[in-house]
Amino acid sequence: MAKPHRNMLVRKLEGFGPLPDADRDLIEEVTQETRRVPAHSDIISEGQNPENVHLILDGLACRYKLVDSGHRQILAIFLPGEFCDLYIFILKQMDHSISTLTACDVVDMPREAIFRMLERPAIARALWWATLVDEAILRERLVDIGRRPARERVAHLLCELYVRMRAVGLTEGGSFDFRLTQTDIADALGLTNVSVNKVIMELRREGIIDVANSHICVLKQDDLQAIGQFSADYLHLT
Amino acid sequence: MAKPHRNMLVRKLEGFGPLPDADRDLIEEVTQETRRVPAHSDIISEGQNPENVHLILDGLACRYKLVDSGHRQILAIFLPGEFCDLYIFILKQMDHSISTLTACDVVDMPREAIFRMLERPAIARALWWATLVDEAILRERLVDIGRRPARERVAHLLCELYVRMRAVGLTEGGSFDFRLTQTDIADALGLTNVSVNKVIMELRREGIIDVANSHICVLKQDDLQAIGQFSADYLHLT
DNA sequence: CGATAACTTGAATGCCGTCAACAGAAGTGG
DNA sequence: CCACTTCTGTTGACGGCATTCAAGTTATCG
Repeated sequence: MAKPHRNMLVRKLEGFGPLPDADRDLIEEVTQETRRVPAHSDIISEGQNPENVHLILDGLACRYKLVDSGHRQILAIFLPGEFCDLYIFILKQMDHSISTLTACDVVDMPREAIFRMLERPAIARALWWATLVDEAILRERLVDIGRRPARERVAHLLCELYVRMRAVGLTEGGSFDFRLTQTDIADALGLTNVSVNKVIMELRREGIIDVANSHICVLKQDDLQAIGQFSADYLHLT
Repeated sequence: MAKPHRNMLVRKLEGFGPLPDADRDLIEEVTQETRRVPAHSDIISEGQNPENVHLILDGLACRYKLVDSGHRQILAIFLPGEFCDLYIFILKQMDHSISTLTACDVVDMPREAIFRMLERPAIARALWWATLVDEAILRERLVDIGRRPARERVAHLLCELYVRMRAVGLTEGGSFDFRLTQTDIADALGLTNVSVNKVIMELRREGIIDVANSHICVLKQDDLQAIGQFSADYLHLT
C-alpha cells in the first residue's frame, strides 16, 4: 500500500487507478487556491446560475433541497476530495443547493480548469468514474429510503461512509472522524433526528458501534453490514 | 411548433435544442435495428458486464434493485427516446437491473455508435443534458420519497410523467397513454400498491384525474401540481 | 372462456413522526 | 475564566400514516 498522496483530489481519483505524475501535478496546480467556508453556509443555492465548479478538500458538505413543509432532504454527502457539481454548468440554473455541514476548505474551480483536466485521459476516465459512482450512491440511497426501515438505513449509511472515508485514507482501523449531527443523518435518510438517535443508541448498546468526541468506531463491521444489507459493490472501488 | 420527428431519440434530444439534419440522419442510422422485448423481462441484470447501451424507442422500461425483503425499488422510469444506461460501460459490472414494464422496442447500441454520436457537438451536448436531467429526476424522486407523504408523491410523479411525455410529443391535451400498474408506481415511490390505489381513487373522486383503459387524463393540472408541489424546473426543458 | 394479473376496499397492526422535557456539549461574550 | 446561550443528544408518551392481511371485483391475456 503506497502512502496516500497529500492532495485529497488525487487520493480520490486514484481510487480508480494510478495517475501519471504530470496529471498529479496538474491536479495540484488547479486545487491551489482554497477558501475557508464556515459550517452551515450555502456554497451555491437553488436557482443560481452555476459558474464555478466546487471541490471539497477538507470538511463535509452536502447537496440538499427544501420542501414546502420546511423539511430538508440531503441528496448527497461530500467527503474531502469530492466535487459537488462537476458537470452542472451545462444547466442554466441550479435545481438544488450545496451547503457545508462542517467548516470546509473549498476550491472554486473555473470550468476551464475542468477542461484542462479532461484533456488528460487518465484524469478524464477517473472523473467519469467518480461521476458514475456518485450516481450509484444516489441510487443506493433511494433504495435505502424507499425500501428499508430506519435501523437498516442508518447501518447502511454508516457502512458507506466508512468505506468512502477509507478509500481516501481518512480512517484509522475501524474508526474515523464523524462530524455529522444526528439531524444531518436524519435529513439524508428521510427520518427524524429522534428516530436516528434511537437507532444509534441501540447500535451502541449492542456494542456494534461506539460514538464519542466527533468520532465513530465500527466495532463489529460484519454485523453492521448485515444489518444494513451493505455490499460495497456499488462504490465500484477497483 | 414544428411537427415532431418520427424518431423518438431525435425528439428527446431536440428537447434541448434543434439538431442539424446530418445529426438526425446519424441518429436514425444507429437506431435502425430494434428488438421487441416482452413486458416484465430484464434487458440487463445486476452483476452482468455492460456491453451494449440500451435505448427505448417504444414502451416503458425501468431501472430497479431488489432488497433482501423481496421488495423492489424502481430507480428510474424510461420513456420512449431515453437511454437506460448511456455511460454505464465505464463500470465493470451493473449494480442494478434494467427491465421492461410493458412490451418495448429496444435498440442494443454498441458503444462505438455512442462514440460516433459524441463526435457531433450538438448531439454530445444533448446527451450530456439528458444525462444531467436523468440525475435531476433521480434527486427529485429522493426528495419525494424522503420527505413527502403518499398523496404528494403520487401527484408529483403523475405531473412528472405528464411533462416528460409531453416533451416527446406523446400527450394529447391533458391525457396520455398510461400503462404503469399501481404496483409499478408503488415500487417507484417507496409505497405499497394499496396506498397508491387509495391515493388514486381519492384523486379520481376529486375530479383531478381520470384513469381508464390504460389512459390517464389530468383534468385539473394546477391542482395536481399544487398537491405534488411540482415545478418542472428540474427537468430543464428549454 | 378460463386463468391470471390488476384493481378495490376494509380492518388491524406497527413503525415512525410529533411533541415535550431535560441533559450535556459547545460556543459566545462579559 | 465563568455565566450564559445555543446547539446537539437523549428519552418517553402519544398519535397517525402507511403497511400488512384478506377478500372480492374487474381487466386482461392466452
